[in-house]
Amino acid sequence: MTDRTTLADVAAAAGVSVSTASLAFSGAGPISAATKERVLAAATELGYAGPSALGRSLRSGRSGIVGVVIGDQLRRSFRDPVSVRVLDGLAGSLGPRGLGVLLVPATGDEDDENDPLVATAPLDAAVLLFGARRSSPILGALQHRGIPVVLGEGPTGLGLPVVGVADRQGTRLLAEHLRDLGHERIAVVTLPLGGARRCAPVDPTRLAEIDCPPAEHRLDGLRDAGIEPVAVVEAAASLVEAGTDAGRVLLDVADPPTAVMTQSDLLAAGVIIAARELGLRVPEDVSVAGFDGLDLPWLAPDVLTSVSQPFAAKGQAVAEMVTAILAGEQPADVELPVELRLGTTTGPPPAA
Amino acid sequence: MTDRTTLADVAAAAGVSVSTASLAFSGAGPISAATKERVLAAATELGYAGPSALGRSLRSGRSGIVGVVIGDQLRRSFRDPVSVRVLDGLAGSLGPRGLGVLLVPATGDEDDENDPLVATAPLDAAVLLFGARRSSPILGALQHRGIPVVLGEGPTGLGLPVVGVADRQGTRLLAEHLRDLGHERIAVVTLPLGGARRCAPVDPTRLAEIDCPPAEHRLDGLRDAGIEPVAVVEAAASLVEAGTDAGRVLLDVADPPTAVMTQSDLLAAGVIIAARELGLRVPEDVSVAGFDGLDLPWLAPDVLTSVSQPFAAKGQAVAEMVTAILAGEQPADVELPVELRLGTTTGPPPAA
DNA sequence: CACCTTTGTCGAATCGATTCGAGGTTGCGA
DNA sequence: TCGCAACCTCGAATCGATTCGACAAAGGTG
Repeated sequence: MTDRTTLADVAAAAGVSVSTASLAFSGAGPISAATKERVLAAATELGYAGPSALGRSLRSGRSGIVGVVIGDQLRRSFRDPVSVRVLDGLAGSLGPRGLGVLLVPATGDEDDENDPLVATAPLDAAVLLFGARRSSPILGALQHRGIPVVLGEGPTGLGLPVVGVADRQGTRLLAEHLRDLGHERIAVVTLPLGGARRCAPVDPTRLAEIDCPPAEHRLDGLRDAGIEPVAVVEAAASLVEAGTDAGRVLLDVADPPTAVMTQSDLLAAGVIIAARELGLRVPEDVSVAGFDGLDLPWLAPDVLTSVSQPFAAKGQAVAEMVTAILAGEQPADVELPVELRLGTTTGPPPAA
Repeated sequence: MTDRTTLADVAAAAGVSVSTASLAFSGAGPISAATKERVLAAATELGYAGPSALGRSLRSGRSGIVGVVIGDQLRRSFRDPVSVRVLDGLAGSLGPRGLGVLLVPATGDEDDENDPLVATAPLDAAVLLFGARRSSPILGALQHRGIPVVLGEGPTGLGLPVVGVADRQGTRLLAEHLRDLGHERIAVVTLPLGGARRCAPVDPTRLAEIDCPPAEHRLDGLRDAGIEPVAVVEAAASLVEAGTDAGRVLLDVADPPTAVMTQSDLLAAGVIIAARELGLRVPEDVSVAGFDGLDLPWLAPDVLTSVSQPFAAKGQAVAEMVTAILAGEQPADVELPVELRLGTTTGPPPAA
């Protein structure tokens, strides 16, 4: 392959100056129809596919690329349908605005700071989706480079715009639902609370260490409903397997709770599996509820009771924030509404 | 915020020329330790975060960005764990090589040709993951721009390097396994074969239209094992719901098959759900096998019999191809090995 | 008919960094 | 002491396109 043809080549072939040729493509500025035609014809002739993005970027200072860091580990987060669906909404909203989504894998190590992508990719802005800790090497590197950052779920107070959902209110509604059904012994499975990942009961010490806003808000919502959980277990990840592990811990005891609220649907599914393993019927022996509102067709014929959050809207809201920032505005935080969705996995507690 | 500081600013502050300052960062060329130190110090002082990618890109002609088009519709493919895991492997392999992955949403419409991303994003190369049809507007646009393309699953003979798996051999092994168990009435659920999506029995007309290499190869593998399926149904997508639909079509008949082979694990899970709905036990009444080797913890305690393909290796192979192409080489097609993995969902046919 | 406005083109500067050849210093050996 | 080599540093060109001001030609008006 020869060198790529450039605007200059086209201009020469059309017998016009480079600046005129540029006008023919960008359309910004006065140009006669005839000339434009001639330039375009020459371009076709030479197989020129339009101005190179590189040159344009350099001039405009914009690359049209938004970096997305999902969670603190890309591979883990990729397996989370919640991230994926929000990412989908984000890419879908950014695309039409001429912005592309660049995946930024993060290992979660300190080493991230020197990640070649984070350090050098031509980013107009960056989005940290989920798992943004209060201080993260990536965040630091990004800010050092002067790249504006938007948070999809994450701590407020960093001076960064955040898109979140009504975690607290949603959890409260769900908790009230269970209370109204008559449940008094309610257990909770939380998302990873930050720091080392493990499946373990949560004690006050651990509670004080929480660095995961959604988990924190959802626990607050529980308290809003006036419910004091009989047990709280932290899951190692938002995965079915982790839910099963947590479920075993909670249910394989002498006096199990009558209801389990989990902080994600995948965890809830895992708990249901653990319950079945232990010979407990859902919801007759134990009620299980999740959070997210994922479609879980494989749970059929059961339908999970959950708090559904608007995935696509979340991605869209983030996209709008990014757009606003690039336009020089300073967007305010957004909290998206959630909806309590009753399924077949919750019911009255066993008569005992 | 003031204008971003540039290399020139740093050079001025350090009292050296721009070229020398550049040397201090790139390290390519002789430079005294003292000078380098001074430049770096000045950079820190000014909060300069290293050379801008834009300038570098322009000069080198490389952006370090690889576009990835997943399937013919990003949102659909995102829901497919297979795509996601391959993408994960790809991003993971490309990252350390300093290459980033840019998501390119495709609607599948003709309109894709004018997608702003496809048309203007500064791509060094592009990867079409799954669902690359023999002729796609995106592929055309990409090639017109002179961007090298690599296929992750897709038709050979386009002159594009392809990474695939041993679909044919894997299916053959699985089919032989079922035959050895004594099955004679075997039905098949295929992936979408191309064109309009629908759940429908496959007749010879449709068979002739297949534009989906994996589906085709897997059907070939069946024939290699000397098996003529009693029924073939095309699924609307590689999703659990679609599998359930197909399962109902196949199993809710007077004389159902004793085994169902599906072309994906998600489809298999759907078929299992359909079987349960119909009161059929798996594998006592009907055996079900998939393809992919996904982890399906929610199928517990069942474990799906399947042909497992190496997701991460696939992504890695694609990454290597991209690297090779960028290095000016012309990589050969790759076919990755698969492994028959026996689970609990296949067994001898019912005594009848 | 002269002058002013409009319209269309062009030249040159610019974006931010890389790279190569030229030139200046220093140091060492003869 | 002179000359040459090694080693740094610097200036300038370059990558590909955009953009602004200048300028010329065409058209309109008094």
